[in-house]
Amino acid sequence: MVEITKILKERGFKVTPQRLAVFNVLKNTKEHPCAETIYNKLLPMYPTMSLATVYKSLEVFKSIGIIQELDLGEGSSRYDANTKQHPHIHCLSCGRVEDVDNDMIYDLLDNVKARTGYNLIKQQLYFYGYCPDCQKTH
Amino acid sequence: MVEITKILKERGFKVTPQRLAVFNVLKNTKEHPCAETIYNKLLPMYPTMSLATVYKSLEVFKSIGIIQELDLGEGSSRYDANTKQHPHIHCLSCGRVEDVDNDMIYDLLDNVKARTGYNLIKQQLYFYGYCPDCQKTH
DNA sequence: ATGACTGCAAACCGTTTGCATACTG
DNA sequence: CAGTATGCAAACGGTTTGCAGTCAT
Repeated sequence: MVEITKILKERGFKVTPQRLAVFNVLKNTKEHPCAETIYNKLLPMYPTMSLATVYKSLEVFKSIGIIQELDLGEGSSRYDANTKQHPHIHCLSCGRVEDVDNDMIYDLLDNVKARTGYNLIKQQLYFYGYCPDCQKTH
Repeated sequence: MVEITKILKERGFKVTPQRLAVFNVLKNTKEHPCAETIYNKLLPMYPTMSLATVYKSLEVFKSIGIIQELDLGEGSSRYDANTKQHPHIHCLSCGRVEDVDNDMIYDLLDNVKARTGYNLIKQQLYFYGYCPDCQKTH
């Protein structure tokens, strides 16, 4: 809360209740919500909040580098306050998105770099399947 | 050419010049084109082709499982006649998308399976950076 | 002949933009 | 007070859909 305020000020952005609210939703969830989900969460407490403001806030956070955008091919983006690049796994039944430990991909990154000659900037690693919960009910 | 005809017939789809044309573009390129790119390639030879037909054809091919859709977060999907799941690398400067060898990810898949308990169905592994060509010109 | 396919235009949906008003610093 | 941010509504862009006419079988 204090931190985000400081970062916004340093970068010349104004500190508004809307921005703090959007950031806090992301900071306090592990569900990787999309813009609309964030908006719906905020509506009860911020009845004048608009979806456009959510998008604009997310854009500011992305530009500052304090959130990252995930595109799992669902038609809408999800957002993550964890800016460290890490793989995600998406349940094809219940739709949840979970983090996957990062430490198993370092070899892979080295291999890709060596074989392609690209200097890697980032990666998006998405796995799809059925989570343990959904496997039970099938 | 013969093959696609056979597959379409077997599945009860009609074999039309438009479908064959769309599939051939995909079959004969390595550039992972989007729908609009396919459309533009076909327009000279198929002046009445419509973008909707390209999309509808791609949808048929996806449902049959003879192409796959890639979502690199560019706003539009790309398509690949290689249906084997394999990683891709995307140049942030010139925009090209290249294949990455598949054989280096088996360990990763085993690890993800073991650690998450998911039964993996598919994955989308995208790497982003600057290709050797673009690195030279910087 | 009949039922699926094409191609046009309109609808769709997530996201972005323009602009008048409100608020931060 | 100056200038940025909000929030509404309209625009945008890729994709999908409805439908009349056409074509594959």
